[in-house]
Formats: sequence, structure tokens, C-alpha cells
Amino acid sequence: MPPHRTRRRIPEATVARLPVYLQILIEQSESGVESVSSEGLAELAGVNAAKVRKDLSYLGSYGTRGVGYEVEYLVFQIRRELGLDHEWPVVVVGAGNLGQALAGYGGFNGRGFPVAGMVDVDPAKVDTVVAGVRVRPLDELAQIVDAGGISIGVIATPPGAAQDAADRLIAAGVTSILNFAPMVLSVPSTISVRKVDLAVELQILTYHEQRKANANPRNGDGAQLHQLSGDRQRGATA
Amino acid sequence: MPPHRTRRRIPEATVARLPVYLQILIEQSESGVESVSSEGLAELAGVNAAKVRKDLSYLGSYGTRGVGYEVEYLVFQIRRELGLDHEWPVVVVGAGNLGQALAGYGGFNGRGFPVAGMVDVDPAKVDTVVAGVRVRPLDELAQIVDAGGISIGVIATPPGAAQDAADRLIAAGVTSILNFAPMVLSVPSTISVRKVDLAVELQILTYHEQRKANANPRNGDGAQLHQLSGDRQRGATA
DNA sequence: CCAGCTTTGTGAAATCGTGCACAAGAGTTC
DNA sequence: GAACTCTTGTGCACGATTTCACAAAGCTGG
Repeated sequence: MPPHRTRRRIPEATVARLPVYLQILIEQSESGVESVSSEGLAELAGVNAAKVRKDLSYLGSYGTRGVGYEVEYLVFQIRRELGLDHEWPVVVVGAGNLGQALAGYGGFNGRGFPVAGMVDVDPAKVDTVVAGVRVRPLDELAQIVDAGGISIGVIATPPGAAQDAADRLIAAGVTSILNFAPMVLSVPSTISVRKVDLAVELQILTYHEQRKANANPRNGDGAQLHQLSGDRQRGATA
Repeated sequence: MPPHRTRRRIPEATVARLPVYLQILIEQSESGVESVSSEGLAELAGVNAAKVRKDLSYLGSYGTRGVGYEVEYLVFQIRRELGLDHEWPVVVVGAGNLGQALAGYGGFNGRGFPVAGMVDVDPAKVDTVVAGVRVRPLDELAQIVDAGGISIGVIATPPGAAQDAADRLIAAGVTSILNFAPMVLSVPSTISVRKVDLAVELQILTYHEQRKANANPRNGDGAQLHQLSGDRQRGATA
């Protein structure tokens, strides 16, 4: 069979964990670590070792029994699977507080997602320069997307403008959207959307916080919670 | 039986959706809508009507058969369940790009989560005022948490400083953490942590983006994806 | 090259979450 | 007050995800 064609479908839950493994593996690699076991990786990622093995098995059999996984090679394989073997320029809609923070954020430009353009409706913001990117009028969105071969759009507008931003992005040809506006977007099923809503995250925390407080006084009901991610998942608006 | 004591445990997946319903219901309420059906709410939230009913049934039987749910009352019940019947002051660690954006973000202060304090290690940032909050030295963290009766901490530091920030927050008495640093935190199981990592969200999108691109040319393999959340659900760093 | 130790890869079981389908309740009409 | 319509609340089946448990390898030392 060919090296790796349309590899078997990877479960969504696994896809959400691969970036976490990747980040850890890159760190390990930079620290000079050459090999990790599923146990070790699980420890660092805060998950179960069996889960790590099953997740990685969806990529193929890249481990060595009795030894573990070669860090460099695994980094390469995960990168390839996630489509991170090249850069993905993004366009940011909304140059307000949040849009500016995003543009200046290191884990954005520095991680393979250069901000290729920013647009805003507000004429006062147009032509200002944020983190080296000149803000352009909303009307030029399609042109920017087209010229930059952009397929990912980031919505950093107030909620009221989010649906319009989404419609324009889609019309311009974008097929994936990261939405920071606290609003459920309505989009065709061919478009991938992920929502990051700070208030939602905080409210999930307060639910558990309240449970801890209300814990039945009769028993010391030890609260218990682990780390989640926008997954389930969950997200935030900043 | 008493009105509502230690109500039955609500599944995590449901807890993650309640804030979304809440937001929609508040909007509806402000638009003068007095009643919604599970169908209507499902439409607005982008989920299945049966799921809405099952989710709401965990709160109790607050609907009226043949009619629907009274918006105001449902808002009240969800708020109570999530512990949103009072404010939850938060403390932000890290006054950099992201910390500043968070402090200025409306959906933070304006949504029951006032920023009661900000701290930073950098002496150059200390005493600057961000969105009406004076930045104070990291050493005063415990004092701020204590004085403000704060139980939620937000980590907006670079990854290298995140674990230390978490340790200090926990030592100061915080029991819930919202982590924006792209780093898995190690914390006792009594502490609730939610991670919001922009790079992770984007990488999940690129995975699907790549699949669309690689879609077998022989068949028009229609891609398909709906909205997720940090949940899923699932988060981002800005 | 065999025995022993280690760690992967993966069936199978257990758990969790989703969606269907429908009985039961609530309002309305005649 | 009986018949009809509407919409909730939920039992049940199904599908996805997690976890267990262990056979299959790979490495090391004798």
C-alpha cells in the first residue's frame, strides 16, 4: 500500500489532543530528549498512558516496543497529520482590543499562523498599523483572502457584527473560522468553526466552584476536576 | 423534598452547553421574547432539540408541556445552577499583551467577573494602570486574593512562568484557574483548571482544512463539521 | 540464541454522550 | 368535558470515547 494516503479517520477527541502532544514533544526535543514512552508523554500531557498509545496508533505504528517513541520522528508525523508542514496565513476581522492582542500574540505569528491581514469597519482604525500589519477596510476582505490564499479567518468583532463577518469571510472563500465573539454562528456544513468564549469558560469554572462550596457538610466530598481544553470541549474571548 | 439541595450531578457536556443557552436566553429576554420551545432554543444554539430538553431536564422540570419554557425563569434557574447569582472577582497574573486585552475585555468585567487585581513580575509594568486596574507586584498576589475573597485566577503569562503562577495562585487560596499559557499545568486534583490555547484551536482547524484539501478526487467527499467549543468541548490564547 | 524485562499496539469491556420515539401533561376549542 | 394539538420529559438504542488487559515485539545480557 502507498505510504500514507487518505489515512483512516481520526476521532475528533484525538485530533484535539494531538496539538497538546505536539507542543510537549517539541519542548522535549529542544531539551535534548530523544525518546519518550507513552507513560512519560501521558504524564506531561496530564492524561492516561493507554489513551496516548491509542491516539498515536491512529497515526500509524511509529513507536518501538520495549523502547518508546523517537521524539523527532513523532513531531514530524504529528505535524504532517495536522497539516502543519507549511504555514497557514490567517486574516483577522476586527482590530479592537482583542484583534490587536491577537495580532501581537507570539503563539500566533510564531507558530505557523502569520497574520496576513486585518480588517475593520471603523474608518478610524483603518490604516493604523498593528503588530506590523496595516489595518484595511472591511470591503477589501475578499481581495486580501484571495491574494493571500487564505483559508482561515479569525473573528474578533463584537457579537453583533460576528455573523456578518462570518458571511463575508465565507463569501471571500475562507473555509475555517475561529470565532472569538460570544455568539453562535450560522454557517454551511462545509465550513469548520471553532468558538472560543471566555465567559463560557469562566462560567464552567463557577459551576464547579459552587459545587465545591455547596459540598455536603456531612461528608468532605472531595471535589475533583482535571484539565480540559476549549473541548470539549471548550474556548475564550479576550 | 427540599426545594433544590445537592441537585443530581450534571454531566460535563451539559455544563459546557448551559452557558450558551444562558447567553441566548438573555438575548431573547432583552428582545422581549417571553417563551421558547426546545426546538427554538436548539435552533439558536446550533444543537439538537432533544439535547436541549435533556440538558434542561437536569436542572428540573421547568418547562410547560405544550407551551415551552418561560425565558425569564429559565435564565434565573441556569444562573443559579452555574453559581452566577453573584459576582466572581478574578485576579489576572501577567499584564502583557494578553493580560491587558483581558482586562479591557467587556465580556469579562461586564459579565459578572470583575478584574479585582492584576499582578506582574516586571517592575516596569507594576503601577501602570490597565483598564482602571493598577498592576501590582507578583509578591502581593496572596494579599490581593485574600482581600478580595477571590477564588478564580487567570494565567496570562508566557509559558515559562505559567507553572509558577499556578503554584502561587493555589498557595494564595485560589481554587479555579483559567490558563491561557500554552502549557499543561500540574495542580492538585481539588483545583479546577481550564486551558484556552489559540494554537491548539488553529491546529484542529488545519487538520480539517487539510482533510478537505486531500479529499479523494474520485469522490466529492463532502467535508462536514459543526461548531465546537473549547469542549469539547474545548480554547485559545490571545 | 534464549530468557527476562520493557513498552507498544489493540481487541474487548465499560462508560459516556447523543438522538429517536413516544407517553404524559397542558392548554384550547367546541 | 371530550377531543385535539402542541411540546415536554425520558426510556432506550446507538455511537463515540475511555480504559483495561494482554499478546506481540524489541532490546539486553548471559
